[in-house]
Amino acid sequence: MPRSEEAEWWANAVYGAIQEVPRGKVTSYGHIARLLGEPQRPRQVGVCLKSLPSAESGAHFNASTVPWQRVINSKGMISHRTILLTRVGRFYVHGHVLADANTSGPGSAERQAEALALEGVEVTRDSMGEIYVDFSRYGWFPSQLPSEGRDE
DNA sequence: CTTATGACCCAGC
DNA sequence: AGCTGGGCCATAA
Repeated sequence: MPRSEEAEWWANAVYGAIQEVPRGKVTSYGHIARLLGEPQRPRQVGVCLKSLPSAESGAHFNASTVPWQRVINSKGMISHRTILLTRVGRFYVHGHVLADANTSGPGSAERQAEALALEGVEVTRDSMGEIYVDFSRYGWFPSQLPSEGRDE
Protein backbone atom coordinates (compact mmCIF):
# COMPACT_ATOMS: atom_id res chain seq x y z
CA MET A 1 0.00 0.00 0.00
CA PRO A 2 1.28 3.41 -0.89
CA ARG A 3 2.10 5.67 1.99
CA SER A 4 2.26 9.29 1.04
CA GLU A 5 -0.61 11.16 -0.45
CA GLU A 6 1.41 11.67 -3.58
CA ALA A 7 1.93 7.95 -3.97
CA GLU A 8 -1.74 7.39 -3.32
CA TRP A 9 -2.66 9.81 -6.09
CA TRP A 10 -0.30 8.10 -8.47
CA ALA A 11 -1.63 4.65 -7.68
CA ASN A 12 -5.21 5.76 -8.24
CA ALA A 13 -4.24 7.42 -11.52
CA VAL A 14 -2.58 4.21 -12.65
CA TYR A 15 -5.59 2.09 -11.73
CA GLY A 16 -7.95 4.50 -13.44
CA ALA A 17 -5.88 4.48 -16.61
CA ILE A 18 -5.80 0.70 -16.67
CA GLN A 19 -9.57 0.63 -16.44
CA GLU A 20 -9.62 2.33 -19.83
CA VAL A 21 -8.00 -0.64 -21.52
CA PRO A 22 -10.80 -2.40 -23.41
CA ARG A 23 -11.67 -6.00 -22.77
CA GLY A 24 -9.79 -8.28 -25.13
CA LYS A 25 -6.93 -5.84 -25.56
CA VAL A 26 -3.56 -5.40 -23.90
CA THR A 27 -1.15 -2.52 -23.41
CA SER A 28 2.23 -1.98 -21.78
CA TYR A 29 3.47 -0.54 -18.50
CA GLY A 30 5.33 2.13 -20.40
CA HIS A 31 2.23 3.17 -22.28
CA ILE A 32 0.23 3.61 -19.09
CA ALA A 33 3.02 5.80 -17.78
CA ARG A 34 2.99 7.89 -20.95
CA LEU A 35 -0.78 8.24 -20.80
CA LEU A 36 -0.36 9.78 -17.36
CA GLY A 37 2.26 12.19 -18.60
CA GLU A 38 5.04 10.42 -16.72
CA PRO A 39 6.97 8.60 -19.43
CA GLN A 40 9.88 8.00 -17.11
CA ARG A 41 8.02 5.91 -14.62
CA PRO A 42 7.00 2.59 -16.15
CA ARG A 43 8.50 0.79 -13.17
CA GLN A 44 6.19 2.61 -10.81
CA VAL A 45 3.24 1.32 -12.79
CA GLY A 46 4.43 -2.17 -11.97
CA VAL A 47 4.91 -1.21 -8.33
CA CYS A 48 1.28 -0.14 -8.15
CA LEU A 49 0.03 -3.33 -9.71
CA LYS A 50 2.07 -5.36 -7.30
CA SER A 51 0.18 -3.75 -4.45
CA LEU A 52 -3.22 -3.89 -6.10
CA PRO A 53 -5.66 -4.88 -3.34
CA SER A 54 -7.32 -8.27 -3.63
CA ALA A 55 -10.88 -8.61 -4.86
CA GLU A 56 -12.08 -9.30 -1.32
CA SER A 57 -10.43 -6.25 0.18
CA GLY A 58 -13.39 -4.01 -0.41
CA ALA A 59 -11.19 -1.27 -1.78
CA HIS A 60 -12.54 0.78 -4.65
CA PHE A 61 -9.68 -0.29 -6.88
CA ASN A 62 -9.10 -4.00 -6.52
CA ALA A 63 -8.21 -7.08 -8.53
CA SER A 64 -11.74 -7.45 -9.83
CA THR A 65 -12.42 -3.81 -10.74
CA VAL A 66 -9.02 -3.16 -12.34
CA PRO A 67 -8.16 -5.28 -15.39
CA TRP A 68 -4.57 -5.88 -14.23
CA GLN A 69 -4.17 -8.74 -16.67
CA ARG A 70 -4.25 -6.36 -19.64
CA VAL A 71 -0.92 -4.77 -18.79
CA ILE A 72 2.22 -6.53 -20.01
CA ASN A 73 5.73 -5.42 -20.87
CA SER A 74 6.87 -3.59 -23.99
CA LYS A 75 7.99 -6.78 -25.70
CA GLY A 76 4.50 -8.21 -25.52
CA MET A 77 5.55 -10.69 -22.87
CA ILE A 78 3.90 -11.46 -19.56
CA SER A 79 6.62 -10.71 -17.07
CA HIS A 80 7.29 -13.33 -14.47
CA ARG A 81 7.27 -12.23 -10.86
CA THR A 82 10.52 -12.65 -9.08
CA ILE A 83 10.70 -15.38 -6.51
CA LEU A 84 11.56 -14.02 -3.12
CA LEU A 85 14.61 -15.24 -1.35
CA THR A 86 14.07 -15.86 2.32
CA ARG A 87 16.96 -15.72 4.73
CA VAL A 88 17.35 -18.74 6.97
CA GLY A 89 20.31 -18.36 9.29
CA ARG A 90 23.09 -17.22 7.02
CA PHE A 91 21.68 -18.84 3.91
CA TYR A 92 19.11 -17.78 1.38
CA VAL A 93 16.50 -20.25 0.21
CA HIS A 94 13.64 -20.05 -2.21
CA GLY A 95 10.57 -18.93 -0.39
CA HIS A 96 6.96 -18.60 -1.32
CA VAL A 97 5.45 -15.21 -1.75
CA LEU A 98 2.46 -14.76 0.50
CA ALA A 99 -0.16 -13.66 -2.00
CA ASP A 100 -2.13 -16.47 -3.56
CA ALA A 101 -5.60 -15.33 -4.58
CA ASN A 102 -3.96 -12.06 -5.43
CA THR A 103 -2.40 -10.85 -8.63
CA SER A 104 1.17 -11.40 -7.53
CA GLY A 105 3.24 -14.27 -6.31
CA PRO A 106 4.39 -17.49 -7.92
CA GLY A 107 2.34 -18.67 -10.85
CA SER A 108 0.81 -15.25 -11.31
CA ALA A 109 2.07 -15.12 -14.87
CA GLU A 110 0.09 -18.28 -15.50
CA ARG A 111 -3.01 -16.80 -13.91
CA GLN A 112 -2.56 -13.69 -16.01
CA ALA A 113 -2.41 -15.82 -19.16
CA GLU A 114 -5.59 -17.61 -18.11
CA ALA A 115 -7.38 -14.36 -17.40
CA LEU A 116 -6.42 -13.06 -20.83
CA ALA A 117 -7.40 -16.26 -22.61
CA LEU A 118 -10.76 -16.03 -20.86
CA GLU A 119 -11.48 -12.74 -22.59
CA GLY A 120 -10.40 -13.98 -25.98
CA VAL A 121 -6.78 -12.87 -26.08
CA GLU A 122 -4.61 -15.49 -27.73
CA VAL A 123 -1.40 -16.22 -25.88
CA THR A 124 1.61 -18.09 -27.22
CA ARG A 125 4.66 -19.60 -25.58
CA ASP A 126 8.22 -19.77 -26.75
CA SER A 127 10.70 -22.54 -26.11
CA MET A 128 11.61 -21.03 -22.76
CA GLY A 129 8.03 -21.09 -21.55
CA GLU A 130 7.70 -17.33 -21.75
CA ILE A 131 4.18 -16.19 -22.55
CA TYR A 132 3.58 -13.68 -25.32
CA VAL A 133 0.70 -11.67 -26.75
CA ASP A 134 0.77 -10.34 -30.29
CA PHE A 135 0.56 -6.55 -30.07
CA SER A 136 -0.35 -6.23 -33.72
CA ARG A 137 -3.57 -8.10 -33.03
CA TYR A 138 -4.41 -7.28 -29.43
CA GLY A 139 -2.41 -4.16 -28.67
CA TRP A 140 -4.13 -1.02 -27.41
CA PHE A 141 -1.94 2.04 -27.85
CA PRO A 142 -4.02 5.20 -28.21
CA SER A 143 -2.48 8.65 -27.87
CA GLN A 144 0.10 7.66 -30.38
CA LEU A 145 1.89 10.89 -30.95
CA PRO A 146 2.37 11.53 -34.66
CA SER A 147 6.05 12.15 -34.13
CA GLU A 148 6.86 9.10 -32.10
CA GLY A 149 5.25 6.01 -33.42
CA ARG A 150 5.43 2.60 -31.96
CA ASP A 151 6.97 -0.43 -33.51
CA GLU A 152 4.79 -2.78 -35.48
C1' DC B 1 21.42 8.06 5.81
C1' DT B 2 22.92 4.24 2.35
C1' DT B 3 21.96 0.10 -0.44
C1' DA B 4 19.38 -3.14 -2.82
C1' DT B 5 15.70 -4.44 -5.53
C1' DG B 6 12.25 -4.54 -8.94
C1' DA B 7 4.81 -6.95 -12.83
C1' DC B 8 10.22 -1.67 -16.87
C1' DC B 9 12.55 0.33 -21.15
C1' DC B 10 15.80 1.56 -24.58
C1' DA B 11 20.19 2.30 -26.95
C1' DG B 12 24.21 -0.14 -28.32
C1' DC B 13 26.82 -3.73 -29.54
C1' DA C 1 17.85 -10.82 -33.97
C1' DG C 2 19.46 -11.76 -29.09
C1' DC C 3 22.32 -9.95 -25.11
C1' DT C 4 24.08 -6.40 -22.09
C1' DG C 5 24.49 -2.43 -19.54
C1' DG C 6 22.75 1.70 -18.07
C1' DG C 7 18.94 4.66 -16.70
C1' DC C 8 14.93 5.09 -14.07
C1' DC C 9 12.65 6.02 -9.25
C1' DA C 10 9.57 4.47 -5.34
C1' DT C 11 9.94 1.13 -1.45
C1' DA C 12 12.03 -1.79 1.67
C1' DA C 13 15.83 -3.08 4.68
